[in-house]
Amino acid sequence: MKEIANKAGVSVSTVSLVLNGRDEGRVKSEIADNVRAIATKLGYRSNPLASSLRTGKTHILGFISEEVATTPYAGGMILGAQTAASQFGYMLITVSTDGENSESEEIAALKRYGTDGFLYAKMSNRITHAPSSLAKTPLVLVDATDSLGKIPSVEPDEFQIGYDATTRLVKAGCARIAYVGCSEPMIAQDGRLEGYQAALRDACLDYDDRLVVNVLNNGPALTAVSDLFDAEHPDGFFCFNDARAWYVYECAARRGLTVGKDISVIGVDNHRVFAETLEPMLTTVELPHFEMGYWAVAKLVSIIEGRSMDDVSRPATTAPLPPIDAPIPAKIHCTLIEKASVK
Amino acid sequence: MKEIANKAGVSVSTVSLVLNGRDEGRVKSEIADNVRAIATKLGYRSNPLASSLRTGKTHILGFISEEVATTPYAGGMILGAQTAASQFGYMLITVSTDGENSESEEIAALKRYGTDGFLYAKMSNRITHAPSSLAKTPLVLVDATDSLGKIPSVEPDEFQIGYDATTRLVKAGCARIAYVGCSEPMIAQDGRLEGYQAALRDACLDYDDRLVVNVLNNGPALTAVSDLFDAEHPDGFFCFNDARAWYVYECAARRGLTVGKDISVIGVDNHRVFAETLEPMLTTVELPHFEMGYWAVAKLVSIIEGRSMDDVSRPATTAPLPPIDAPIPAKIHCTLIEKASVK
DNA sequence: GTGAAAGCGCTAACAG
DNA sequence: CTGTTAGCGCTTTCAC
Repeated sequence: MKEIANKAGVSVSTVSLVLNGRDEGRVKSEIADNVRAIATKLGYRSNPLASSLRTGKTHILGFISEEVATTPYAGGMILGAQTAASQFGYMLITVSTDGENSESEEIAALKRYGTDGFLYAKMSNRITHAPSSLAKTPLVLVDATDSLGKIPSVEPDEFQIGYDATTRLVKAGCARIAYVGCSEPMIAQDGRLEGYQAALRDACLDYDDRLVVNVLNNGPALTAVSDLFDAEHPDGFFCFNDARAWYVYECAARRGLTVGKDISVIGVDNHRVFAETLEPMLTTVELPHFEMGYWAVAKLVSIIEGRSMDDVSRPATTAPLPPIDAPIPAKIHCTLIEKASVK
Repeated sequence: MKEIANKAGVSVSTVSLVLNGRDEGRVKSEIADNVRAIATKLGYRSNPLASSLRTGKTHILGFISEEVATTPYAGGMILGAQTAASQFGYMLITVSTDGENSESEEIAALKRYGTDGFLYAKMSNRITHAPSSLAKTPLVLVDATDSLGKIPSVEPDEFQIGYDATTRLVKAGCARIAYVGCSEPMIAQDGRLEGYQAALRDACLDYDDRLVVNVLNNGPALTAVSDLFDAEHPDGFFCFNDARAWYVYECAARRGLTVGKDISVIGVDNHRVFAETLEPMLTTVELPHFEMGYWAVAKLVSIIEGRSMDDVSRPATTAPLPPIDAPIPAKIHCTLIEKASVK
């Protein structure tokens, strides 16, 4: 910077002003242009550390997630977050906290590096109590719902997922549509079940709770789905996730039924691997992980910089996205991507 | 720091010396102790940015991976890397580069933040040509093999994986052991096939290439495995990964065969989701992702700081780990974890 | 043994 | 409109 000040015959302060775009009406435009030209010629890159030291702003965002280690699709969220971050001139530091203990440590470490704000992400939408150490910093929850409803969050529209998936099965000609849900209490579970019921209602089909089975995994899950097959003979299955869809596949295979012909299956893709392996047999609903990550960062940046971000170009997506300065907590809708015909 | 210098009645330089452990024979021990006491009482935390500005060392490591977004188990590696990083007093910045284009940009961004060194990770061991922009910085490859054999790397022992898995099937009483491999050229594929062959040889079983089928995925993979079933009637399967094991499951289910009774299946766990869903039916070999991440960082730190790290405590692991200053490229072995009996 | 002073690269008052 | 100056918090010679 000193070097370019020399070459341009101005002082470093002028260079600083120009390079930070704060030269409007302060520096003669021709000299500003000259400075910029020399800067690019010299391949000047600002030293973010030095400016951080002075300004207190690091342009570093902390992305905290408990479960990066265990879920495959956290990656999409991170990628979206990273895309937005680099677009807005920020750097993303991702920390996966294994248990409760390491979490506060990691947060402390990040804070010492002067993180401007935090993303706090969950692997599936649930009521979340953000760590108190994050209370005083800009914070956005991702795929999580604040227990107090005060912290901005970006979440999928679970009701819509259930509604869209069920409607899709109806349109495929299914009359006895089962819901293979999750037996753990989750926002997603409730929302999707409601969506399922609403879709049935709108299709003038009766809701029958014998067609709903909530399972966990492994043997018991397989048994439960197996029983459902034998007792109710459903012709369509809306599955909480692709792992649960697998149980349906397994049961169908054992009975000589072909998915896509004898029965229809649609599942929410949580694992990618299943969806890829079963493709093109399984129709999946994809959660907008990338978009959630992207919008969470966009929102966070808007909070940090105290400005609306209408001028920012948006990521390519089929999801209906709200304006970035939508009321808090902001929600985004979910994309329904059809990977293959179901019947 | 100024504050604690005041309270202790010494100058900031003294405080700096003490807090950096560089007081040996320079600062009177009682005054040093006093400084340390005051520092902890005040809850002093050094400002890493400020010291970086002076020293040029940021204690930031860049973890570059193309595929964090698509693989579930990258998380284990990242977690291991993060664990080691925080243990050694470093911060890890993970960037997932989507395509080639963003990679150099992300690297440039990291470098501007003064990254001390880089980890370059792949999702599966393959010959890798590290980006030239990384040539001048400390660099360690993770789950990848340098095309020139010059860059240190941490890799699983693929031969051992094939050998151990096959031996396990032999011990379970299998006589016709199939290998369901990968039709893409990969280091892992070759190594595992050799291990498979060596294990058969040691068990006095003939190698028969009709029992080897290399597949990709989806329908063609399922068909190939199906043909293998009908033509060769294997009683044991060593699968390249758990996704490929699924094809065996599907074929078995269609034929009324029960895994763990009629046939034995062992697969390398690449996806976690499958392993969890099929548990306790599938016996899996787990790749030492955590350990790879951990050791890669340990190695990188030893390069950066120019010292051997024998004194560092090691992570709990069942894998035989080499000393951290082992000849380059360092290799680590793989853990064979038995999740359930196979027969 | 300890302190004073310079400076890492940059920004922001405040003069001019 | 532009330059001078004074730091951000820390490390590191170099005197004392």
